[in-house]
Amino acid sequence: MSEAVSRPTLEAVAARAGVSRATVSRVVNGGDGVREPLVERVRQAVAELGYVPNQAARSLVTRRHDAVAVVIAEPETRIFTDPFFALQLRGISKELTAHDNQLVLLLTEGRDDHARVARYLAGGHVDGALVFSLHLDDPLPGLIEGAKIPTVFGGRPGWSDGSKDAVYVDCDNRGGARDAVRHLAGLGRTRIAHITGPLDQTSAADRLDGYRDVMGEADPRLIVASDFTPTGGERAMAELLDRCPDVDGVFAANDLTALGALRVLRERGRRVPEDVAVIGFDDVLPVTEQTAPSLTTVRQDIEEMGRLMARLLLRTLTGGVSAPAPSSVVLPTTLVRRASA
Amino acid sequence: MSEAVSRPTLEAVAARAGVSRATVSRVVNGGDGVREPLVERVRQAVAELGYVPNQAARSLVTRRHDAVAVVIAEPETRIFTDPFFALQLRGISKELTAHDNQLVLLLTEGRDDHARVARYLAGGHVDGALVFSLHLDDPLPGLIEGAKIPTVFGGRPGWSDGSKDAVYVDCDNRGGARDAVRHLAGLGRTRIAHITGPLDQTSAADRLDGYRDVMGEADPRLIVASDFTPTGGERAMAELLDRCPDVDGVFAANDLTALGALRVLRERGRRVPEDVAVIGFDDVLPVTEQTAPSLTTVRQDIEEMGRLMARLLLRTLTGGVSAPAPSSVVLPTTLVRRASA
DNA sequence: TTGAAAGCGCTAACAT
DNA sequence: ATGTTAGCGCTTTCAA
Repeated sequence: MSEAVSRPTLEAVAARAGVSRATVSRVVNGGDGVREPLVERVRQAVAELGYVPNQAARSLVTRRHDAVAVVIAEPETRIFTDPFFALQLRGISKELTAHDNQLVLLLTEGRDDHARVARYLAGGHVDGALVFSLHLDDPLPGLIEGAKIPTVFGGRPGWSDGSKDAVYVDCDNRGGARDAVRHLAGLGRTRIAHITGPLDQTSAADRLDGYRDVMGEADPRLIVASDFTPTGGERAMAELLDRCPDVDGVFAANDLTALGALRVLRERGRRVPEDVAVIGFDDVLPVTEQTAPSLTTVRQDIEEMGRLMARLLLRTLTGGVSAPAPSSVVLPTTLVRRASA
Repeated sequence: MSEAVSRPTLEAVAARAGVSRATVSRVVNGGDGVREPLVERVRQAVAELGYVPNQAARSLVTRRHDAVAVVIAEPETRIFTDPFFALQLRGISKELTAHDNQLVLLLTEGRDDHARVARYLAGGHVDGALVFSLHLDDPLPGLIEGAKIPTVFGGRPGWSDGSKDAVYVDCDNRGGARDAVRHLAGLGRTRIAHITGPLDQTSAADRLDGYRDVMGEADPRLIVASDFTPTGGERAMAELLDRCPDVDGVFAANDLTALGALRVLRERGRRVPEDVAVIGFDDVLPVTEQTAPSLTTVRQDIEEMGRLMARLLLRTLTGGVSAPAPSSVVLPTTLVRRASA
């Protein structure tokens, strides 16, 4: 069963078409510089034999793999609840396949996996890497640095040193947060709270900064730390209501957090948005459109970010040394008004 | 930047350690049959040079890739809403990495992608394939058949012919459905409805069969077709209430469908479970534990199924022709009682 | 425009 | 136990 009958080689095709291996190779790789009748004959032979190039042999000489690794370093359950990753993956997948590149998925569940990932990246299996969800203390960037493989990060990496030259794609977390808080303020809310994401990720830290930009040195009790999950959002909202019963606006660090917050508000008998206006971040439709009330949120184009990451990486891959390293991209966000604020 | 300084070869390591390439190869691949002092010297040289084997060269001769393709053929948005896929991916990823295999993710968005996937599988990039979410009329099985690559399916494939020898992992959809409906009946419900999944998938069809096993030739208006999504569940539930206002039990084809159904029931002022008892399928925790009321459901161990698929595939890969092809596995389900039924 | 030939870096017989 | 050697299937100079 696993002993696939040995597939035809270039040699076989050449024999069949009555030409040399080199000619077949040329035809298979685009056919430039080969005269039409020969091209036809070779194509014919390829079809008849069902020839498919052996990628290993090709890579051995070209040193290209037409494959890109996607590293998702999210040990916790978030990958499995937050449509965020799936959406970004889709964007990446679309862009890669449009350029005939394959997507090798590397899920890491903890420290143990880091060495494996590093080895893999260094092993020359892939031409580049797309890396996600780094936390401040993450050892992965160092390991990737060591692998000397072109890399684009999803979200601004947090480590302070040498991040100058790291290429990343992110949305304007801080600006989006400011818009959200300003919107709440524009609604006449004065006790505006923020439920943060995990602050060891820049996206969460930046959103907190944006909140502070607008709120200044507001009552620190209005800031509650959380973790981007619905359950975390519930916990934080409950704590918030206990601490500051007069809260009238909540900017949640992401939609999932807002989802949890809404649940607790309902349980506690607060009307949304009448008593408390709530606003999220991301705009993952399955969530924002289906909460009750529907969720006002800061939209970022997640799938587009994925596509962009892939595009940036592919550009550096095809560009080679000559091409200038592309610079990072920060996409704008837009406020999407729905019912909750 | 992309011009990585050419990495050291076996040759270089051999020179440095003062041994032959063969010896280095032996050490790198486990070191059997090489005397300790030499092993040490080689290890040393490997470390000093930062040698990492070139996988392409290795594959070229071993004809192994230590990589497995995961094909997810779900054109619609379901992948991005249903934790199901993410969970199964996690199970697969864990098992694969435990055996030093890589996961190549192939997402297909439509017919156009099928040819690409087929070419990839036939191209000898991977040792085997794990394939999901086939629909009855899906051309993929045929293409995969053509690729002559060991394959394990996620969920019983639907095409009638030749599926004898297809290896798959599934849960006991029909039995689980029976349990669900019996449970509702045991609660004294007599007007028990079923909101189906997309009936061109065997999982959905089997659950409907299970429903019929218990209900016999019940009022056909109690069966409403849907599509495994929350929105679909809403639509179906609304239709159901219009058709059969006296419905007092609902078996939804999956948790997401149940989620939508619960929402509509609440909107229409029906109490759950007092007026209408609701039961789902899957038990994806982020959903079932967070609905109001929490969702009674039929549990299948999704992550375990993923792991099992990978294990089965790896077994046929390492077994070679000699080993008997493993047979399909159908896992039992268990009813998880929560508040909704 | 086509062909001949030299590797890419590795493993696996086969010798020693 | 270690070394020698012959490829794996392909691309790519180089010559014709």
